[in-house]
Amino acid sequence: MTVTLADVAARAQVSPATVSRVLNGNYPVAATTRERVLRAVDDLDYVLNGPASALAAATSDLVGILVNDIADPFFGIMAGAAQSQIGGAEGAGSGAGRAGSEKLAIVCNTGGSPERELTYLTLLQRQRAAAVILTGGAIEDPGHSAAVAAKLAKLADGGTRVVLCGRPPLPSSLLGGGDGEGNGDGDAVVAALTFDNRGGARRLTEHLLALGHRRIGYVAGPVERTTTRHRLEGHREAMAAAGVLGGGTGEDELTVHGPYDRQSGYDATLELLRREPGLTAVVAANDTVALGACAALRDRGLRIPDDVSVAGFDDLPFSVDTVPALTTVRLPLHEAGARAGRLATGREAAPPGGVASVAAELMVRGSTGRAGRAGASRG
Amino acid sequence: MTVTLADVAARAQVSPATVSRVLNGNYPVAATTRERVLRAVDDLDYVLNGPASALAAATSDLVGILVNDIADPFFGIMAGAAQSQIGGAEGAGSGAGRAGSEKLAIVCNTGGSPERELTYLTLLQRQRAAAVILTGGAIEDPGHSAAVAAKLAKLADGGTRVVLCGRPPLPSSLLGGGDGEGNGDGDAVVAALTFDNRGGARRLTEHLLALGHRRIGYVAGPVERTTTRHRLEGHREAMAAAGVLGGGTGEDELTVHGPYDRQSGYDATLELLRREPGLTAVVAANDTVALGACAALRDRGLRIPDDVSVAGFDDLPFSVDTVPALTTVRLPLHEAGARAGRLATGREAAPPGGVASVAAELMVRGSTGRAGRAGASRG
DNA sequence: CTGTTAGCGCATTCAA
DNA sequence: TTGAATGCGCTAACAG
Repeated sequence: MTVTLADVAARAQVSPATVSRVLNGNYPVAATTRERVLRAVDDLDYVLNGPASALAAATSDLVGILVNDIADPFFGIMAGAAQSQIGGAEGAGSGAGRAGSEKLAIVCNTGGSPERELTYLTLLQRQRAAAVILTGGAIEDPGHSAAVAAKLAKLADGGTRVVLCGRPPLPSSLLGGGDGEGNGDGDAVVAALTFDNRGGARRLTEHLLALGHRRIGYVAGPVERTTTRHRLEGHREAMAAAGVLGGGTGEDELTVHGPYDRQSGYDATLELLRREPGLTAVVAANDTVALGACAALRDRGLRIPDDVSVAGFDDLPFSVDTVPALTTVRLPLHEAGARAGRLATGREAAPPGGVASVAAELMVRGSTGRAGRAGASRG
Repeated sequence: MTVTLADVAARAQVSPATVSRVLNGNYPVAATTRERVLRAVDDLDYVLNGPASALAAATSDLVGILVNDIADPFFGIMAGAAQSQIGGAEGAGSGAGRAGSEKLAIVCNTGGSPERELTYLTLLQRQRAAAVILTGGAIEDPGHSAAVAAKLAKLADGGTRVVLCGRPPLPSSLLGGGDGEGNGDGDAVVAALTFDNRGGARRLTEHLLALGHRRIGYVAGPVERTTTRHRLEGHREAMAAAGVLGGGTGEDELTVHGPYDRQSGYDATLELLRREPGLTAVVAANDTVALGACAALRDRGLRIPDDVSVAGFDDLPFSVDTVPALTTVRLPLHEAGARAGRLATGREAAPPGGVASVAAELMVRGSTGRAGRAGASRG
């Protein structure tokens, strides 16, 4: 029922080997022969059997992109950009249309679950993926980190390229090379694009401090995420440098943790207000959380930024459209994702040392203003 | 270097076939034997070779989810929900952890390009995918529709389940069965979950009409999309029923088309204002576009809803947080996506006739109000 | 319940 | 430049 390479060969009056060669374009084939084969392929409506091909060649054309939350544009933007660099070879190439050695960029949603992350990695390994891109913050549980690192080492050792995008690099012990012969490529197999979360967060809080804010609440992400920790650290660095520590204790009671969603921002802000009614600013772990924070403040009858300033992180597309527009830290998600895609396909050389830092830019907009503008009216 | 099933068999003192059986769990295996095999698998750190397995079994465990724009939460939500029903069998099942016959849900971003849509379908066919889910509106170009339909028919004929989510069903000629022996399953291989875009849009515009609006601008999506057409038709049905036609001509000059993004909403709204300064309401093709519309209105110094009412479609998570909150039409994206996932895995039976309609619910919020509340102040 | 025997469809040696 | 053979790693009949 299903057309195979042999069928094509028969119809084109050539050997299966020749058909394989024209399809892959790796070996010289006479022009007339190629024509004949291509016509047969079209006539028969032949579609290459991926598994068979992958089995014989010991490698597939799959590139996996792991994301923590596919419904979050933060990941969607990076994944889309990466994918555009991977799947989008069409146009200029040699053979037009259906044949080609297209790479299949696929995005896998871990939902932030460590187990699913590992499961996907295994599944990708099982598929003999050509490359794997891990996006966004990593989970900091030691056991999990080790498991992921081991898995990635094994993947890399098996020849699949590993790219980290918006995630800290792996322990250097992995970069040196596996315990076996490893890959022969000159390229580093593991490359990392890190975001300057700490620096961005620091500059954001410095901005608030410069506006005279002192009672600043912080709505952080889930505790075990690197992104969460780095942003929080940047915030605290700025606070400490300004001599504004959270409270008497080392732990800042003006910090509340929660998931990276609007509900968390809403709830956390109410909680912060309860702890410190004199709050003049709220810094959110990301823009989505900031949205929830704004909603909570409005529901409490507080004006932004007159009563309370609000700031986010990421500069997602909607952030410029909030009312007032959100002060935030811009991460070049599209550019980073695209670069990760190129790294994954080997189209771009890995940065020196395998790690490149991506800058974060402070975007000052209407949601932050001077502290105390209307503060007197509140308790 | 790489561990194979045979290695595991050797270490466990059993035949390769037995190892295969415990890994797939399809045949009875003695408990002690299974233990031994599992231990060997762990000891050797064995990972199944997906391609080889797919080749031998003539089917893979890949489920493809096609989306038009992965950076758009509309698709992200559906894809995430679908994926959660497909990849998430962990927990209760038989064998724990790494082995299992997990399905790999993968999302493919077409970027709205017909070519990429076809390419991905071919690639999925090439991978012998277990199922394919197409989400969101289809492109209406006749040639493309035929090509997609043909491709899907071939996929279905090859045993891969096809599910449409938020997209109109295929021509019934495809549902009857292919031109060959086709599949022997009792299930329909092609199922469709359609959104009531037309009805939702009609009710939304009726709501505006009831508020006294007559000069209503419409910011539509790309012309060639089914979603665009259906929503626009619903809008016009309501307008026509109220005796409020766009203008003298049949074509409504108060309609502007553009992509499904904020920029389009912004530009189109300015254009509508130019065409009809007396506009009292703007209906956007979706919430993201509505965001841009709001920005344009504000930039023009118009208040929402006092001067101009604004409405969107989809009810994305951020819509409740805009200021004022956005009146829109809620689509149960999560539920629909989850159902599509179940349909794709065969965990849920196809609806009668292969098609089920998903209801759209009008959500009236603060962005719409009575017409003319402040209209006198404008020219 | 388990071992044996054959391929699945293709990429790649090696010759010619 | 092309054809003939071989095996990739696994599953699926069959027997036993």
